[in-house]
Amino acid sequence: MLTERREKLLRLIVDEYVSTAQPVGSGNIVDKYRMDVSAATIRSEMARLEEEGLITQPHTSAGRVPTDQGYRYYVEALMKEEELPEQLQQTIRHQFHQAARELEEWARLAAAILAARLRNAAVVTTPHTAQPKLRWLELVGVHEYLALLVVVLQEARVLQQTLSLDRPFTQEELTSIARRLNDVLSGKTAAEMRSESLPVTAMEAPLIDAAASLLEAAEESEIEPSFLQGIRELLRQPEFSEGERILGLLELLEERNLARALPSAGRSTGEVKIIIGGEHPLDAMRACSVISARYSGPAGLRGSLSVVGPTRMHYPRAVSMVRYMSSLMEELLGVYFA
Amino acid sequence: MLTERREKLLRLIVDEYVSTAQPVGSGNIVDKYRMDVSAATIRSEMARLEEEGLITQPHTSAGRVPTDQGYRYYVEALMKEEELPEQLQQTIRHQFHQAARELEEWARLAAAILAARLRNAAVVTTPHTAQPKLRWLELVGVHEYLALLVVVLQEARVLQQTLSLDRPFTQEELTSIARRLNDVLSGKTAAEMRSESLPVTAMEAPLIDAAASLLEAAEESEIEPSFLQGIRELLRQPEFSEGERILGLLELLEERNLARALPSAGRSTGEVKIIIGGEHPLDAMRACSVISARYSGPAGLRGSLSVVGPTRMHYPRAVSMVRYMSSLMEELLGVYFA
DNA sequence: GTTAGCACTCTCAGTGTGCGAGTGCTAATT
DNA sequence: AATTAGCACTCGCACACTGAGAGTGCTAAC
Repeated sequence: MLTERREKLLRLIVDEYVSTAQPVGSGNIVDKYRMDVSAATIRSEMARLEEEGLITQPHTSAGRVPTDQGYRYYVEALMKEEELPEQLQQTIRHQFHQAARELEEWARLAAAILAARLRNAAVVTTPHTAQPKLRWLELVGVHEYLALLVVVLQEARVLQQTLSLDRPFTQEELTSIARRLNDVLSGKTAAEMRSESLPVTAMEAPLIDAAASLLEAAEESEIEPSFLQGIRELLRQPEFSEGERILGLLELLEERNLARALPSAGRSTGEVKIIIGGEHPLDAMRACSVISARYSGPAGLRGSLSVVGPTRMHYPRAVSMVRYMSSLMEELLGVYFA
Repeated sequence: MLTERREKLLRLIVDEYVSTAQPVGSGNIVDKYRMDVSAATIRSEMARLEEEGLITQPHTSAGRVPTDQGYRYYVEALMKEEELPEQLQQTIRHQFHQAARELEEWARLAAAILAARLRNAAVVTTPHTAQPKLRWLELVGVHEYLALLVVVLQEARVLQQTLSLDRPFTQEELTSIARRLNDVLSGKTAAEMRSESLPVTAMEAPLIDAAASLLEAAEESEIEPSFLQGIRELLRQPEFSEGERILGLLELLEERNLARALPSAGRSTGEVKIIIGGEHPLDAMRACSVISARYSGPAGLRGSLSVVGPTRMHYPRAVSMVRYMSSLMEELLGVYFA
């Protein structure tokens, strides 16, 4: 437990470093924040904070920089979460109402807004359920020996798969097959499709298998489909300007590795999870912090929002932004299905 | 028109610079390529090439570097296009056969292969027609007042849109409405849907409008949907390692600006279009070259492949790779619809 | 037309240096 | 006991300098 003054000092150091990206010295603090003590006192207090492992010097004659532990203390105990200005809330709401009324579009927009407002990278997953259920399927012939299996999930998501036909079918035939399958499969999960011994013909078996596979693919993709925005913002940060250091990071974010890069967000809605620098299991993320939250909707629908930035991040703003966006997504989901 | 020796020299300079990223000097050439003339002769020849505007010196006492014009001459007159090794062709084919049999997946894979093999960024658009026609539509209720309009195009593409209902409908009602609309709209383009005075009820009019809008959106997106891969490779190139210079480029590639960044590829299949550095209308692309080609399939289906890299690019390899991939995509499209 | 020789230019890496920011310590003060 | 002024000290950084090396253009001889 720190004394009140040391806490205040730590807060000032974090705030100052976050906004300037320069190590902060004792004189700096006194000048800028009109402390009623001298620089020497600040120095001795800083020495104590350094003993505690909360701040450190990049080199002997430089100012102090928060350590991961320092940020952690700040986030846990010192940070005053900002309320998003009414004005900004309105602007964001407006952007959503102007966008197409599609779940995917909303996720994309949310990622874009987070990235632009926080000047960091952001990832938002589209809402999905852990156990997707089939709402409707359709077979559409697009060519003599080629048909599309179109599957609509109860969560208003559409999946598709190409099927080869072993002989030409008329659309009427396909439609009637689809109708029969609908009667049997509607409302079922992949597991139910596979386990139940349904009365099927040789024709129908592979179709049911294909539909089940599609649903299973939708189950597995904890992270995908998701929208990543703002790599550019990340490159603009001074800590990544060299380019060298960001390569490993890009590898994580550009590829299919998002799931590893962004460990699952907090359990319940409203809870914002913060991972700071070295707390992250992956080395490539050691210079980064991740702020993430879940959002959920009717019928077990869930998604997540994450912001990825340098550890030197404006935490209050990021946390309140992520919190607001997650509540907004929940609200929108509620309205969508109302 | 250059003398034979000067052409050979230009080719050596381009080849050498492309592989080393270092300005190439006269001595360098003599040492490495066992010329039967001395360095002094090379120097005087270089002076002539510089007069012609084909090469230049970054600074007085450095070797020579090709100018955009130099690359252009190289590409037009000197480059021997490589045949892709049989081995590599097999490997790539194998990758496609292992992938899911979906047009989108193929485009994504093509972009990934181009990016990885050429160590540059690559963009591949999914195949699409200029005048998409409706193959099938379906209305699926996902909630009391919420339905999905699912539209399947003749090109095996699936579009969707969320619709609000003004009163609850049963799935049977929706299906029968969809069946009637199918009878009327199947095989039609957006323009035909709008122009023809069809016998419609008040219920059907907005649905037809929605379907037409979806098709129009599919028409407009000359570039989208497309897959961009390999930003990371681009960052690894020494000319972009600073990070500063790549910001403008990222802006073009990450955002919805792809259409501006990649002017339309050559008209006919097999033709590979090359844009070198300053030839590109956009300033941000001045340090880059773009190699692109179209591919086409049955029923007016078309797509394009592009590779974006620094002007210091291995043109023979890039061109032959792009050419091969475009022919492969054509072949796959042909098989897909067979 | 080619080449050897040569003076010249310019970059780059390495080195030295002064400056300034910031520190920790100590002794005096409150 | 906490605070503070004073001070010596450390260290990074920007700057200038320098020598080496790479590469050039020119000239005169072949």
